[in-house]
Amino acid sequence: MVRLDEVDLRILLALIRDPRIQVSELADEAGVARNTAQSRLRRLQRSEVLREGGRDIDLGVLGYDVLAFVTLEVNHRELDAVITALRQIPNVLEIHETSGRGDVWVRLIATDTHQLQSVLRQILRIKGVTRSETTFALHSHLAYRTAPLLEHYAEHDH
Amino acid sequence: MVRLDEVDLRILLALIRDPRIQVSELADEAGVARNTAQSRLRRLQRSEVLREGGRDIDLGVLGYDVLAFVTLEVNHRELDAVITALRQIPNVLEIHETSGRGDVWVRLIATDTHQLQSVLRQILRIKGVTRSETTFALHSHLAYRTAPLLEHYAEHDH
DNA sequence: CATAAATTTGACCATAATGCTCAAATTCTA
DNA sequence: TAGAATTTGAGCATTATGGTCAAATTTATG
Repeated sequence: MVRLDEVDLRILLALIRDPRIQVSELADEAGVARNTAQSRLRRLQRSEVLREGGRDIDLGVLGYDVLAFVTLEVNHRELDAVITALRQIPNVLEIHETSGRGDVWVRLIATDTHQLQSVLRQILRIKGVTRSETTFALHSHLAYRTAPLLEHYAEHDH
Repeated sequence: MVRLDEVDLRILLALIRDPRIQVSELADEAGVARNTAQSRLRRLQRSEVLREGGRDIDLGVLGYDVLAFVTLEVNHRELDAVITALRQIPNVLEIHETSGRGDVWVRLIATDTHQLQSVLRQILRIKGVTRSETTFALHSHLAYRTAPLLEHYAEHDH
């Protein structure tokens, strides 16, 4: 498992904001010398915290091993408030309103099941949430990817 | 809606592979002059096909408006074959094995419900898939994000 | 089909960024 | 506290960038 210090984090956050940011700007952001930023960046890329393609950061490498999909049943009148509350939780990575019964689908991540339980309790305390169902993602067989669709787009849709 | 030609696609695919690729390399990949690659990149960034600077692609902007989550019930013995078959489908963006009954969770994207139906039929034809349940994502309230978790990581876990 | 509009190209240039080395200073670890 | 690892600043050669421009090419439109 990879551990990050303040400098790594600042570099990662800057890269998320703008993946094409210059190394010299990274150095400024992180408050270190350009040389340092450059070697940190190299190390992050080698350590595979920074994934090749697909989505930005590999959170598994950082110790966030538990991934869960949570479906919430929500009182329609309070939907906006529920969404707002969910967004405040850093462990909530994604929120969609889904068909069915005005349900809400949430992607949750946690370091372990204990932390997950804690987050789930937090969610259930939100006013307007009437029920929840949690599904654990045991193993990822395909990480988010868009390349094949784009290649397909090239050959067909046009 | 944004339309892409061959050059745009090659640039996007190269950026997905390596978001920090140089403009001159992009030009080579796409087989155009550096000047052209540079202006195409600018245009892609302006058009917001490229989200937040370069890493992620906004498929909605390209006309992929239908997002669905599909849960499959799978014959355990044929799980590997099912996964392999699913991966062949470009519209399948993500696959996770989930708890429950050895189920498989799939993120699907399509241009319209008609195309979605076609993909769903394709999935149901896969040997080993015994049942499926589709949930439509009507509206995204929070697109995949990791920054808040990283910031939280900075303040706590260390 | 002809013309206007848009895009691409290659060339050029000044500036900035990069990758590299190195020795000294600093911080971390055992 | 000694040794290891990291950071720093400086310098240097090479490459990338962003910009302009006129000519060539492609695309759109009447």
